[in-house]
Amino acid sequence: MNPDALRGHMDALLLSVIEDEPLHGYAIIEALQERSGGALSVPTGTVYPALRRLERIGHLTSEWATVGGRRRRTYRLTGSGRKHLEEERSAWHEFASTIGNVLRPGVRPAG
Amino acid sequence: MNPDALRGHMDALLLSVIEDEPLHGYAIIEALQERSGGALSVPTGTVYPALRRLERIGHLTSEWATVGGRRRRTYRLTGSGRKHLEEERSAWHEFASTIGNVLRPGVRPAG
DNA sequence: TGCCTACATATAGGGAGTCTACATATAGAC
DNA sequence: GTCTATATGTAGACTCCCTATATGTAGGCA
Repeated sequence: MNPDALRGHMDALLLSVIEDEPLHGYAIIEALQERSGGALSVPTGTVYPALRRLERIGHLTSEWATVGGRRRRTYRLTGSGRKHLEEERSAWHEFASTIGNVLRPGVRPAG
Repeated sequence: MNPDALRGHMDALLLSVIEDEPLHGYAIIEALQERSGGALSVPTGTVYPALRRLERIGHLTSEWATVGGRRRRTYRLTGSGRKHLEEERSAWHEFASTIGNVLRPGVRPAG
């Protein structure tokens, strides 16, 4: 997967995997990989800063926990994050449909 | 349309609109707008440098023409550009399907 | 004891490409 | 004479994803 392609869609991806259950960064990376059938390998250098950015702008909150001797920062959606996710989802559908249409080869209507 | 979302998909868009008929930059911008039903307003500062880049790496060739007193640089696909377009198209389908799956809310299989 | 892998978080710096803003120029309408 | 559409182009900013690196714990294995 070309890394550049992800640009601008990372928020939606991140928000989406923690929609139903709060997760910590490492688990988010694994969830992304699992849900994409292995297609998405998002590096830690992408995910951690992105989560902090999302928290900074109010879409997430986080809290520390220690599990099995390891420190975890668990993120969960705020109301604003939930709203943002819905917006991102509909933006995605519009985007995908738009690009898909332009990319589709063949005859153009009244072209 | 969030500008960042286009990142990494611009090549495919550009290549796609000139697949069947060579066009100059300005016409490419109009074609993009038309084919997207008005959703894509790609600025000249994006398109011209991108076309030059695509030419530099061998996916396009260009030639100058003067029509109605105005100079146009018309771009057409090379063999490599045609091949690249096909690769980009299949990359797009994979990408769209992957993101769509991760973004889809609801029950997960064996989650 | 030491090494390796998995788990877990984080930051600095790089880089690629899109965007804003601006510069330039012709043609035609009003 | 001014405005809009046509037409191309560059400089510099900006975003943000990536690579590389740093730190530390836990557990398996030799």
